Amino acid sequence: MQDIQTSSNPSLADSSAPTERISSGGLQSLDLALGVLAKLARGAGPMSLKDIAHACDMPPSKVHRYLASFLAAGLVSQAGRSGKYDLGLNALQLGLAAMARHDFIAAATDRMPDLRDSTGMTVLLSVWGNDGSTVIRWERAASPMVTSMGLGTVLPLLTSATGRAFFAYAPQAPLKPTLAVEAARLCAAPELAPEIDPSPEGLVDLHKSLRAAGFASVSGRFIPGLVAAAAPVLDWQGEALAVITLIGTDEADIEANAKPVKELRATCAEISADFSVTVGSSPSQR
Amino acid sequence: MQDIQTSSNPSLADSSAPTERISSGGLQSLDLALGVLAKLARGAGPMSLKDIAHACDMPPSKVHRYLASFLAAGLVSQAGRSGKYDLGLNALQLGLAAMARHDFIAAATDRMPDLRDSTGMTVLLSVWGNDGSTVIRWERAASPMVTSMGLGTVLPLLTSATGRAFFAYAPQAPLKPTLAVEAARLCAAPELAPEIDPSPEGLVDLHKSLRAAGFASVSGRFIPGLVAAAAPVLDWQGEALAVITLIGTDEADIEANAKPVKELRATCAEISADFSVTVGSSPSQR
DNA sequence: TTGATGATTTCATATTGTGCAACAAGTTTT
DNA sequence: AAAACTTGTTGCACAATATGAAATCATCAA
Repeated sequence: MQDIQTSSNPSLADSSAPTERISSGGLQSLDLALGVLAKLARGAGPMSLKDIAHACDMPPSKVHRYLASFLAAGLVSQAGRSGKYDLGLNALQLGLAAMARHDFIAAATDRMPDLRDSTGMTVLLSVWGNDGSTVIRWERAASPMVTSMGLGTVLPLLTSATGRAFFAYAPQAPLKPTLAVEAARLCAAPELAPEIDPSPEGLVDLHKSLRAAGFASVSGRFIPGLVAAAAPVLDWQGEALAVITLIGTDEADIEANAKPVKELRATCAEISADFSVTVGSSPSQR
Repeated sequence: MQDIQTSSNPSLADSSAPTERISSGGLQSLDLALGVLAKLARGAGPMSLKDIAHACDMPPSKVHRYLASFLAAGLVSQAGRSGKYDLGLNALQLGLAAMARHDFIAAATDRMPDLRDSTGMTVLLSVWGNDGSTVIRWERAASPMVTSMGLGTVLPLLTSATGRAFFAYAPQAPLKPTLAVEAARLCAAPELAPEIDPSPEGLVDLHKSLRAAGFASVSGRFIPGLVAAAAPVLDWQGEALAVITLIGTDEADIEANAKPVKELRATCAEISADFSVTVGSSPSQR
């Protein structure tokens, strides 16, 4: 997948001010408009025209015209009384269509219920998005366990099992911004994760040890008593397309030789193998 | 949500030729570009520049510029060797963000595992999209049951339980195109669904009986031996925002007074009640 | 009733989008 | 190996739209 997010182009995630813009090779007004959509998507909820315009540093009349086109396309909706704008159901449709296009998601989704049943643990599927490690699907275990994790949840890179799996196996370039931010924070406040050496040397060591283990695990990170183990789904180049994570309560379950970890890694290996076979050919319709 | 899909505007679903266009009030080039994205989203898989241009009835150079902007925004990706274009991961992100914005989806998603556990049946959540009744989430029951249903699956309006629930409770205007097509097909081949009278009078009767029942059911529709019951999640105006469907194998489970149907309707009533309370106010972050 | 605020539209002007042709890159045919 | 073909990409002259300030419209509060 061609990725120019690292440039100053207005990717859907990057809503920096529209100055010193590198040409996308496309249309300038389309680039600006998609930046508006990105800003709306990044927002916490419905936004007024005025707020969107302010956030995008554009005159309201300009933003209004962009939103009118997005409204017509169904990517955006507008609340009748308040006039506020939000994402529309066609944005959801687009997301579903995109999800359907990535075979590894279907392959992983198919196997997650069995993994949950055989391990008795909650299973997450995450991809690396613009904001970082993003949960796109989960299968909740039957055991009574409270979690506020929802679709779209972004997990930290260095302090979550999921993030660490990406750190170990994902292409490094897209990780750099997030890595820099998190490493700086851990340098400033080492008590947040005393087991991590956020220095460049320490991160190299962490990378090596994660690779050697073939999976990542953390204990008591988000909610005391919860443990997590994560393994990558690799593409034909050995890079992480996605990460599957098991969440449970028994620390013994995330030991390297524990049954759940073995099944997790086997499942990821199966998916990785399936996907490698199809690389280069048109994905079959599922 | 403002919905002008029925006009000739290039909604994300409608990729009709760009002639006799009603102004969206936005930008013409943005409208055209979003039409290209819609065409790509509707496609079965990766498409070449030439094919997209032909499908959109545009010169390749024009389409190429639009795609360049979408590439920069991450909504589209391009395969290195074949040069084919497909939906990118940021389209998926956008969909997840949209999903997070609709509280009824979160409310339904929260309750689906419990409904699956208490009924022992597979649970689907569907919204009405441009192509029709679209599955956006499901919780598969533990019983060994094969289904090819995936995210994005579109169910028929008149011959599926889910579709019938939408038919009974959704605003009628968006249903009309699909209804017309299906009614015509059933008129031409009544053996497809002998229990349905597709005449206008018959459809009025069907509507009334579904409303009276408060839920829809079908038996042996897609896979012989499978039964389904569906009920709507209503908004404050009593219109269907979504439909929840139970799928199982025991015909007794979809009788009006069966426990699963009662729990299905109770769950939908709970969600409908929750959502009604929040109508008009800004949705709280979940 | 008046004033304030935000959304939407008008209009003169600035700026970009367009389509054909040329070019680049890769594949197929001879 | 060379020529021909196909597809993707870019240059450029011209056509057409996008733009932003201001005006207008709609709603709400005092």
